Amino acid sequence: MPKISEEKRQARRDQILAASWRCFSRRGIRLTSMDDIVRESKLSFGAVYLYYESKDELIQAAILAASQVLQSFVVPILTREPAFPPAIFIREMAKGLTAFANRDALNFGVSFVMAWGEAQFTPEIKAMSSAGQTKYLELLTAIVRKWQKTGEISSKGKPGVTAKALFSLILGFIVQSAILGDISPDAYAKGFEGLFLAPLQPQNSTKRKSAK
Amino acid sequence: MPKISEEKRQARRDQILAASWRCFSRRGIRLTSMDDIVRESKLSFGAVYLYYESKDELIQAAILAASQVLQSFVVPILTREPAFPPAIFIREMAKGLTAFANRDALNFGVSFVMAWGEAQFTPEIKAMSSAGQTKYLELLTAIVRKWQKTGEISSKGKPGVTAKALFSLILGFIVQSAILGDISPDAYAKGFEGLFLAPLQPQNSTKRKSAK
Amino acid sequence: MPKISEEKRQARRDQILAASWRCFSRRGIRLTSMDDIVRESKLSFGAVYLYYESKDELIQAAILAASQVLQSFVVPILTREPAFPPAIFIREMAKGLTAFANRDALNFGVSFVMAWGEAQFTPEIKAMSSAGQTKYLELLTAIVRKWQKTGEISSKGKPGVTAKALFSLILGFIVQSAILGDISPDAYAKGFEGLFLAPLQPQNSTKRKSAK
Amino acid sequence: MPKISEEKRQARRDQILAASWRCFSRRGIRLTSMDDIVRESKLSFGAVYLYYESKDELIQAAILAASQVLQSFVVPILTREPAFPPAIFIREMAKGLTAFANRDALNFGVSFVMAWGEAQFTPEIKAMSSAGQTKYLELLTAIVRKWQKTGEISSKGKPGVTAKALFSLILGFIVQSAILGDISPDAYAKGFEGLFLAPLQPQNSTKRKSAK
DNA sequence: GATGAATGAGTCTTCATTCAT
DNA sequence: AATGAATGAAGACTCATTCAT
Repeated sequence: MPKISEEKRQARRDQILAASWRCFSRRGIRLTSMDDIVRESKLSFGAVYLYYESKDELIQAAILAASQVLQSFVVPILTREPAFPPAIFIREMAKGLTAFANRDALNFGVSFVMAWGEAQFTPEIKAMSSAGQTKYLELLTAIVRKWQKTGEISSKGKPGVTAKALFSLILGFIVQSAILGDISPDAYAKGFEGLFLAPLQPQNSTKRKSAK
Repeated sequence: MPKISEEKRQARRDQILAASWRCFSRRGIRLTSMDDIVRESKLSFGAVYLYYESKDELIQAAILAASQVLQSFVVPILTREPAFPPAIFIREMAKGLTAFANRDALNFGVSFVMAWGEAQFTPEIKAMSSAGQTKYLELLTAIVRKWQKTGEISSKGKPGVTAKALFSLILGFIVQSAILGDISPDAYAKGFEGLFLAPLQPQNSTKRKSAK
Repeated sequence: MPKISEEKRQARRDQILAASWRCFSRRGIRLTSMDDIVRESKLSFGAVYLYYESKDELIQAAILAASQVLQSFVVPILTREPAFPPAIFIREMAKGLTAFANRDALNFGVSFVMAWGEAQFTPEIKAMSSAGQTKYLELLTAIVRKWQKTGEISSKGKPGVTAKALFSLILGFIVQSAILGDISPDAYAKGFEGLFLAPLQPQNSTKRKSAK
Repeated sequence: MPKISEEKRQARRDQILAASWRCFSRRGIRLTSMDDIVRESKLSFGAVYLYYESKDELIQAAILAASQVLQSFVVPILTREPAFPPAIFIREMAKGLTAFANRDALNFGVSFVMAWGEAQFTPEIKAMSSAGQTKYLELLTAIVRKWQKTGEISSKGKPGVTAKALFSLILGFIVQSAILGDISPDAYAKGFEGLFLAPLQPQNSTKRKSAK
């Protein structure tokens, strides 16, 4: 019964997905041809189509796989008990994202931007992205609650709303890494503190300009 | 052959670019064909190629044009004197971005993500994006300096570094708008306020202050 | 305004259709590739697809065109006033079909069988074929009526029913031509008379065998 | 490796052929893939290729098998002693063909029309079809001779030539059934009777008789 | 300047056939 | 004998670009 074993089957799928990401990170999703993927995977056209029905399905699977790998990098940080203090959290997340982005010696930072781009015009990917973001937002909301409880941040804001600002700090790191590149997790955490550390003086007016 | 007047020439270019964006926002850049653009612009193939040598050049021009429109929405907010207070600034930027994204009844949130995507694999666009981000970071750095001076934020952080966190709040707003959509400038500004680190009161947490 | 003239447009369509039939008659419809048709028509892929959206559409158009040419060969015979006498009619139809089948030095006899084959699995072609057959059956019914009126055939049968037998003589000629080939219009008409000429003796029983 | 028994071998071949016809009648010969046949036969690729070297060989075998089944339906009618009277013969043949065509709930006509189509471009099938038709023509010629002897039809025609007209009635029934469908053996036989030429009574038509 | 018909390399996908197990 | 995963040539179709008019 030469029906291939489930592990082997999965290995093939992974092989194809890995090849796909190598191609995608080289030339982008839409500019990668199936021919590229076939060559890169060292398989044949037929074999690739045996595992994925179409290029679109393959793209979806590749994005899904990447988002799962991302989770493995990032969820432990998001669910740590006790929660990291704010600045440390930012730094750890930035580190986690950087580690994810550089795995396999590829430029995976690109993968976020590519996935968002695909999401715009592929409902399935949009749904996947939305679901992912919603989930991360929930985890962030939980963290905000904890910080409010411990008094690490002001307890004034609604957690769900504050979480969006926090989420932005993560998304913004991704974008800046992808486009500018020159950003280190440590410096980024410092930047966070610089912006959100409570000022020492009362800041009622804007008339303090003359001081310079 | 009477050479066409310069205004007319520019009008044609604008007409093509506007048509391009209408197409891009419908089906994405790579899935839009020159045929789509020609039809949408009510011109002919010949005409479009008279003004833009290739699809790639057209894409670049379209992204450049969009980034210039973006500037007109956003630079006034960034250069206002006196600078907006932090939360107001966030709100105004969010409003400005939303206004930009919805102009011409299009879905322009897409345009950011698409431009970033193109930037990954088109050096010219990458350069353009980098330059743009760098410029915005400079303006944000100036704002951070002012806030530090007025005491609206802590004066501890290096302005250039702090600006990156601030920039993230803007970029993150864009991404969340593009993917999730449900985010209002006002709520977002509130979220920003909720993230401020509590002033150092007696707490069971780490002694983060004295070390500096 | 280089928009191509309507005649030229039609000429191109005809050029493609003619090339298609040359290919079809060589290797059959399904075994003919678009590549074959493109080469045979001395056009390019793009040009062919400019005039016909898909291979299926082209096949339909080709069959429709062939059936229209067939009509031009056959309808005059079917509508002649006064109607041909039966045997002459059969001979003339056989001649007409033969002329149609051999036009352009091709083997067009095949086209009937190919069209019937396609009709089985392409609803549009099935509809076309059905409509065509129904129309011919109506013309044949009219002829049967005339023959009954003039007393050339027995007036016992219902015209619509008798027409089906008459139609079979035409269809059968087509099939035998296509498969066996050795059949001349004149001989075929004789065969018709041999079968349908009223016998001279009363044919009540089957006991007449001993006569030999 | 115990060589499989001859009966089992034949059973396998039949199983494959039956599956093939089920597929052919669903989507046509050329549009049926080996995959379809393998799945339908509940065997494997290897097994099918063990019994038939190629798709072409399988098609030929399938058509040959069908023509043998056809014979079993139709030869008894053609060789009956004493021969059926003409109209009865037509009716019985129509019935026999209908029974053949509907066996195993397959589509009428499909197999005839498909076989004729294949015959055009596959010499082996063409030879097979020709031989089959020739053989049927011979049987029909024998019948014509008997009818002439019994006076059931005019004895004027050459039997071999008259047989072609008779054959047409059978072929025409097949084509009309395949395309139009609405034709019953009984009605068809009536139609046949309706076509008999009236005995020569005083008429205004041409003096067809004396010339011979 | 402007047009849009034409080009053809390149894309995705299928499927008859093979062969290691 | 039997299996079915794998192969890759060949198929239908697209689309950026050109050029005769």
